[in-house]
Amino acid sequence: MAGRRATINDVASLAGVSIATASKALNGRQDVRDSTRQRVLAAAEQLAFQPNALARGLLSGQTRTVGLLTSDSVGRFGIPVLLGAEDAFGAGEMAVLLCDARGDAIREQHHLRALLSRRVDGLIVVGESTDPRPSVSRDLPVPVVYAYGPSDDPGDVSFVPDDVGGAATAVHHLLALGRRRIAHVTGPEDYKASRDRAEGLREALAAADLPQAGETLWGGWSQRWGRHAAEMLLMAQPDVDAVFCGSDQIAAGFVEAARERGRRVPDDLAVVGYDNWEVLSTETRPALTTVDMNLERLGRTAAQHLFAAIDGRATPGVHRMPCRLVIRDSTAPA
Amino acid sequence: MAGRRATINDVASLAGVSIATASKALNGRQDVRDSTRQRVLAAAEQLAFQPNALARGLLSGQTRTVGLLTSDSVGRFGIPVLLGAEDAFGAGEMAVLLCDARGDAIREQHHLRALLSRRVDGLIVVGESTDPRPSVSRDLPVPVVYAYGPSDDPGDVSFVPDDVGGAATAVHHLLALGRRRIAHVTGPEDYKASRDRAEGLREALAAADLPQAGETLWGGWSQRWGRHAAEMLLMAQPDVDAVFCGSDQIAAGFVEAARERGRRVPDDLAVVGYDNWEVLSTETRPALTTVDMNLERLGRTAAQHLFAAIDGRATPGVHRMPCRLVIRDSTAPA
DNA sequence: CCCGGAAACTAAAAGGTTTTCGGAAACGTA
DNA sequence: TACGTTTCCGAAAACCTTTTAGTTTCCGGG
Repeated sequence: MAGRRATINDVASLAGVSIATASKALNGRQDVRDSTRQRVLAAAEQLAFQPNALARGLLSGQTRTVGLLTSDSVGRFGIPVLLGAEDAFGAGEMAVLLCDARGDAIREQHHLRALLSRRVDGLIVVGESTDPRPSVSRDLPVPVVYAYGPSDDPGDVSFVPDDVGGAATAVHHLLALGRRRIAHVTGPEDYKASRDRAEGLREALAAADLPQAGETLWGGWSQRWGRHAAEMLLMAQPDVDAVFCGSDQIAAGFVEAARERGRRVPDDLAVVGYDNWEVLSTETRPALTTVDMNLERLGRTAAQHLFAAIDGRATPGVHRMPCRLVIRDSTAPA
Repeated sequence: MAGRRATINDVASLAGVSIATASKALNGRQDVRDSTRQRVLAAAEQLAFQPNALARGLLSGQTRTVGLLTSDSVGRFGIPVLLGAEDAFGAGEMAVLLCDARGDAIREQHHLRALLSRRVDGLIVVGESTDPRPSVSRDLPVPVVYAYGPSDDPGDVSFVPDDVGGAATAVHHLLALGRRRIAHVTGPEDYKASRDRAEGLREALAAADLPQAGETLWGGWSQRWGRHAAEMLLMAQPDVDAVFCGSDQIAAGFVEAARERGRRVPDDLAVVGYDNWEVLSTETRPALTTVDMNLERLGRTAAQHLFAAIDGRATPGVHRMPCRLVIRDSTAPA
């Protein structure tokens, strides 16, 4: 804590020049003699002068600040997106104003007003799931980009992981390993993520002209469900040679139960997870082959496109970002 | 996106009053006739007027914004603290400016300048571990509160979990269950968190006049280490009847390996974890009894104290926040 | 010595809001 | 009617910076 902060006025006085000259000297503009510039810089240094971003923003109409609105508590998926965005902004001297609506539409509206009142240059809305969410961009004076959870308005700019493609990649991997009887255990059917991944599996199998081993098993996202599903599946369909799980949690439960039942992973049974949640995927035995949604990159890309939109170069539509297969020890040739 | 934003000037014109009157009407001040106030409010509504927080802040010197500086990537422990802080601020109409220094001192300094330039009213610094970190508060014009990782300057305000007390609580629980041969498996010795928890264990055992079962096993924070430690410990000291683990990851690995070795948890062996990281603590078999550091509350408390400090009522020193034992199925009477 | 042009500098305005202070109108009292 | 009081409203200053549009200074050339 210290006294009143120095203004450019103080700097100018100390350097014995006008405010205008001080401003130019500090901002590296022309029209100021080199000796004068040195005097001003020294004065600024001595007074620990920090230009007031409020005054600057008031004048320029640009705050170099963006709002980051998370619809639900910053969760598992929001974090990497946030990190990526923060990363992209940090490089460009932008700052991030964080707001968490906790799934409450009223609170969201409230935060929205607060952000606009603070004159943010743009907005990133991070969804908690890949299900479309109500658009917030109607008549907003700033550009908005949606990340992870897309807007329900196709005129908005959204970035989502390509779950269909990610699942297909996983299944192609299993097929390439010579697996032919592939089952699917996944999360609740009312999640778009579940449905998309099941869809990707279906497409990949159809392309290979193979049937799916049994019906898709819909359940929860938990390890508990993974264990339970393993028991059911290994009982009902003892001849499956591969399982594609809708999440790493499910896969972790699955390999654990399979192991206890004496199935060797990956020899008897190849298992692929989803999310690449490292605390799980690298710590199971064996470590999980899994699909990484590249969320940090997604966040970074969203941020970069927000920049573009702020500059008037928007790119409307839902952009599907490719996922990446991370191969570990839970898959091997048949 | 829409056209130019309405200013209070536009509102005043539309309502047919001066800006002074408009301001008073909008801010619910006295000295304005009720009918006039209604006219102004209607005009503001019609123009979707949002007061410019920059202009307001420039005048008042208060931005109602705080900076949240995380020393390392917002991680496992930073998130709940952040959430708690965001929660406390949200209620008071404050906003949070998020900066992530990624463990880089240069970047931290850079973010610090940016935050001060934006005239934040205060600062929360979130550490990545409970080890003290360099103070950042020298000659800063705003108050600073440290959360999770304390400042190395005792004159600063810091909030940290009481790991010594948390560990002691865990051990008291084991003692109350009739366990007498208690071992300790924990993380790296160069973490203050490890040392504090070992210290809590030592104190609790000393108070009960009992020796510790074997030396403390220092290792990593991983499940892998938990499994490995279980193998070593159960071989070397087959008669231990309880294990206090320094983290849930270690405990998860430990119970898994113990289970495979035929030890029944909790009957033969009671196990307590630390952190209450729910993805692990509720999904192991059995679910883990563990110590919860109440990080969200810690963040909220830190934020509230920052408020107080902004109002000039600082509370210097390191404040240790109590931990809470969460009893699940991995502990039972001997 | 004067002029033209470039270089270096400054006064003033602009940006949006709040607050202070003074003025005007309305009203009650002598 | 004259005067004091209350109520309501508006002009202007203040917050801090950048930019525009001058103004002064300096120099070389005529």
